[in-house]
Amino acid sequence: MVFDNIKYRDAQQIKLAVDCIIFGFNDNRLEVLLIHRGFQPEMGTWSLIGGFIDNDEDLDEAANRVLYGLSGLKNIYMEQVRTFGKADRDSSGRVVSTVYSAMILKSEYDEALVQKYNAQWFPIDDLPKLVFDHADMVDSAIKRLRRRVRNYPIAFNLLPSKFTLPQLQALYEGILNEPIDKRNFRRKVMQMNYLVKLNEKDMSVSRKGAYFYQFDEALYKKEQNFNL
Amino acid sequence: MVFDNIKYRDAQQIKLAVDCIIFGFNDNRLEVLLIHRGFQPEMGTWSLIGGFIDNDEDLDEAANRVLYGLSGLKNIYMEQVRTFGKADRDSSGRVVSTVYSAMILKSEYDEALVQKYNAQWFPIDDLPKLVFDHADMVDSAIKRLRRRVRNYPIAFNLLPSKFTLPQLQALYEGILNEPIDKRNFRRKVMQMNYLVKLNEKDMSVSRKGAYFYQFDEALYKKEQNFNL
DNA sequence: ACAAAAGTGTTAACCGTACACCCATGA
DNA sequence: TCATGGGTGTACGGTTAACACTTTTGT
Repeated sequence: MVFDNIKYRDAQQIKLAVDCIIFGFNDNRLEVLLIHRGFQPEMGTWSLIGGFIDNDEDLDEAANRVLYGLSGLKNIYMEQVRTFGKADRDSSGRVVSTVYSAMILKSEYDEALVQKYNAQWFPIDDLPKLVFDHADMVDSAIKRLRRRVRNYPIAFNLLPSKFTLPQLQALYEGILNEPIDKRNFRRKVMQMNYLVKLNEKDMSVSRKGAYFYQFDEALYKKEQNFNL
Repeated sequence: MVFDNIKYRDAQQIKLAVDCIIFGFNDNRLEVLLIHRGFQPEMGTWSLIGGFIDNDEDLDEAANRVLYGLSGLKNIYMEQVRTFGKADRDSSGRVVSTVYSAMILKSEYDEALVQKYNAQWFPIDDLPKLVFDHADMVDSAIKRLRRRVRNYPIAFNLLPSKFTLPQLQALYEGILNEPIDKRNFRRKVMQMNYLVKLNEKDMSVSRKGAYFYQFDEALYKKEQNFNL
């Protein structure tokens, strides 16, 4: 940052915002949390969870504050996706917005909260019309997610801490939107020693039952050999 | 973007800026273009090429305008890296900055312009102390570059349109900071039909001479099978 | 003739991918 | 006993990685 053009410091009329993209997984599909705007502009449409930044807070903090304020979600680890800065992207004025995204366990986000905040989950391939450039933002976040999910053990955030391999596979198929070979998938998972098999089965889906697994963060840190 | 917290729209005192990271290649090393600050704050230190955004311009446009204004470089294709938004990142006030980066052919950036703008090239592993969080920005851009250079034919921007394979290999070694096996490297390059061999040799380096190659954008678009 | 850089092939290990049947259980 | 989803192994092809000598030419 250079202050040559210092005149802009006072003249600048640009507002800075954050938008949060929260992914969930349900019914074998990847979903996004949207809120129904009960306020202007664009009242009555769907949008991401967004708001302006405070003067004295980090951009990351702003994302968390806004997320909490508009959805009740807290302690969610979000990562920056990218910043959208077209001059005409927001019809109500000049707003530049940095997009953050996170994955959460849908079942831990209370249905009552969803209602309270006029929020709703939508499968990513069945989104309603979104305000401004929010559809581009979602696209961007999905692309990033698809890239990252192959190289980092982040998708576990979308599952309960105990999960079965069929669940995990369905999750990957849902995120990547492509079928995966069961045996190849399982072989790769077996090589990850930080995915520990429990002596406990999920009997709720099949008669045979599927073993639960757990992701061990500490073990992962030693290996860091994730790829799916 | 949501306007629930509309009070911030008027209260917000945050300035939005862009910082540009221009990579060049010289003497087998990757370099970054920095400018010497002849103005406050932090006068006399080195910094990236940065400035504030205008009210009515796209963020991308701002990056190009600022780059031109402070370096004379134009028509450079820059890509967004990420946005830096710590509340205390800029000691002179609240500034959030989006980083852009590009690669250029150093020899086409006139030495006279470099001088005129108080600019200077620095090898990435021998940077001077940088103002604010600009060192983090450079780190971030280098990491991104190293990732992208393996999957997209972008490094050619750092070479003349005609280049030899030894040059190309040295470039990759410089960017990735690791030695590469000559035979394996060349085999991969040979598979890329859009790298066309010319009937012309560079006799300026060795007695034997090395054949020139050229990157054919149109051919690449058909194949898109880049990986090095 | 020699120095200096350009150019060339082969092999082994590894990884990705395709593919089909048996197992355990509750109803 | 049967229907349902869980669990298992192997073979092939492609990719990566390691490795050393010959060619060309100006001096």
